[in-house]
Amino acid sequence: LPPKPPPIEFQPGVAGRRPTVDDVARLAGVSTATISRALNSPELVAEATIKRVQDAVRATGYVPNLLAGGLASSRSRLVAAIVPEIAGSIFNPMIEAMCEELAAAGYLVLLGLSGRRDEHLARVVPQILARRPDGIILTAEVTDETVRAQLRASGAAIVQTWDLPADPIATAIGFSHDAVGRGLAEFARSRGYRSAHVVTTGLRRALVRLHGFEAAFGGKVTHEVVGDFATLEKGRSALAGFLDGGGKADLILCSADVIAHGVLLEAAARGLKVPGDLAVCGFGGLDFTAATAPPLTTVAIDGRAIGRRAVEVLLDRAAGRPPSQALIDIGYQIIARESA
Amino acid sequence: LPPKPPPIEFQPGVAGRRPTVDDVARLAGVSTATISRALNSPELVAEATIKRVQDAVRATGYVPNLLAGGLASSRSRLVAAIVPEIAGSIFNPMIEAMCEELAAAGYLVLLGLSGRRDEHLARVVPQILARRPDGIILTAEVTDETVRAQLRASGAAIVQTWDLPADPIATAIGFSHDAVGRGLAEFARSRGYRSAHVVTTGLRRALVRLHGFEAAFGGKVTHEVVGDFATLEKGRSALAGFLDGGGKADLILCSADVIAHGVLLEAAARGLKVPGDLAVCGFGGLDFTAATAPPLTTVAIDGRAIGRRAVEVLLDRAAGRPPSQALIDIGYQIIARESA
DNA sequence: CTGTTAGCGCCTTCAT
DNA sequence: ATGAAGGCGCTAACAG
Repeated sequence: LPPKPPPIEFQPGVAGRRPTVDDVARLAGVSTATISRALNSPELVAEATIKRVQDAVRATGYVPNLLAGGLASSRSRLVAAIVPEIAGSIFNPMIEAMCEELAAAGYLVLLGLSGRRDEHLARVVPQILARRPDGIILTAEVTDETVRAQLRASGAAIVQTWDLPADPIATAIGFSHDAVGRGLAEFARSRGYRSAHVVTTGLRRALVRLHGFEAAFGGKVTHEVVGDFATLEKGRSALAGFLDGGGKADLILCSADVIAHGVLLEAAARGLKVPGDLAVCGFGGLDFTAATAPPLTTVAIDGRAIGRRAVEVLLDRAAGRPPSQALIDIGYQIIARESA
Repeated sequence: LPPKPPPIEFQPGVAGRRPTVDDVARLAGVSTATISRALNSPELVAEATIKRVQDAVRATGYVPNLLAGGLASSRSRLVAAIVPEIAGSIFNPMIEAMCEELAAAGYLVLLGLSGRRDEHLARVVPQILARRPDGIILTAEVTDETVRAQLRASGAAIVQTWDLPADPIATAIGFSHDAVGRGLAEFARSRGYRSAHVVTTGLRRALVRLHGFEAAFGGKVTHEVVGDFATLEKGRSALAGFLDGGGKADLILCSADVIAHGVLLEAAARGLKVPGDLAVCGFGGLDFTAATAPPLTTVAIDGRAIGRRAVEVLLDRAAGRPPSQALIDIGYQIIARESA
């Protein structure tokens, strides 16, 4: 009969060195392979053994080294999120949802900032790939052929988001910016607006929405590009400049909610009634739009849903299941409030 | 005489396998150690050799595996940022600055979300430590002794931010929330305000500011806690409730800029003049505060500076230099605008 | 300045 | 259900 193994006693890390599987294995009286299995595929290990291992893990204060684990298994349990920016970004709810879902699956998020114009993308991608992420979530459109090749060659599961590109690298989860523009045109016409002034950033997707709107609106459309960065201030000064320049329009259509809010504030400062004198519409569906004066009509995008779906796709690929579709349209929702 | 090495020709990755140092070494006609040195400490390698290595790297499409590199060198070149949330968070400029500074030094950011009340901290920290980050930037206050011990035992360089804790784990970069409260009290008195109503989230630091204000103000102070999450809507309804309940105050002091903005909107909706009938003050110094009607008085915190200083400290520690001080006070700035 | 060698800590066949 | 052993790709002495 094998002797009953002795009970496990507390035994802090030896001489400052961090405990390794060997330490845990010795203490639990099993081999290192069993430690690995108990931690990563418990279904292969006897219940009693698992318990011994857990005790030994606690006793040693063992924290697995996933650099080593990832090297050995070719699975880093890392997922990279590449976004243009993080300060005041519309993508943040997506990232937050990603982090939460991934954490539950034992994954961690690597954050890569590509810059508002994706000017750092070519620099960031190799840095990311060097960590061998199992998945990459992109919000950028990748035009550089070198970067596309690196991405494809990486073997990582890739998901593009916030758009439905014509030439996706892999699965894309997003919506058609052209459709949003057309939807807004339809909405504007149904409300009887005949002329519109569009205040937009110069970023590609915003311009695609503008073109969609122009194509479908029918009425008179003017527009102004206010740089790459949406702020309240830009909304205020855009409306001020427009009106002071003799501009006239039924509807001010903005490429971002904060711009629209600025327009609202400038209109109020000038004693203009919204929507009586001027209708205003934003984009993004940020929380604050419900609380402006008047409440802002906007286009809501469910960023958290994009994040959740993206993680689903990545986890599917990690589990060997093939992704369901190449293009997932999560749509958009025009939230009609008082301002338009 | 050694024969002149042959020129390097393009040679894509062998049979789908990702190229490794061995592939590059073979192609460049040097040993793997030289590849490693050329890439990580070029000052130790002859110029001509470096060029050969670079050519071979390009030819093979080699991307270093930093899981392996980190394992071998005990330097992951990863820095973890642990923040409560990322959506609409005041910490984002800090993270952005961190990412930028760190990217320049070859580091990447691991993102850990601890939850608004740090309820996920104990779960997130081990996940982070498993990746053996060289540094950790914390915004949470770490009360759990187990987590503190894990953090200390990790050997990672640790920086706490957005506060100057009484019992720092390591270097702290931030400001005194109590001092902000007192500074605001001083400011309010200097403007002649005799009574104040404070609208605040229930998060610890906001409450510390409230206490500092109460302690130094002298006049009458009432307050209302509006939950953990600052929104425009909460500002609006807080002022509405306060006034409808017969509340009277010279100054409405808000723990976040968006709350203050909501107060501004509600005041405008009720035809109250700001600051004539009611003064309003925010906290955070977000960009939009300059563009509200009227422009919002607020307390600006330089989050990007915190990020930059934090990275300095981490890189110092990585280079073996000892950090300069344990507590770095970056201060705060009251931006007096029209609203108060 | 460069090569040789021995791991870093873990996972994963292959046995048993 | 568990153990033994080789190797994942790279770096860091130590030589030369």
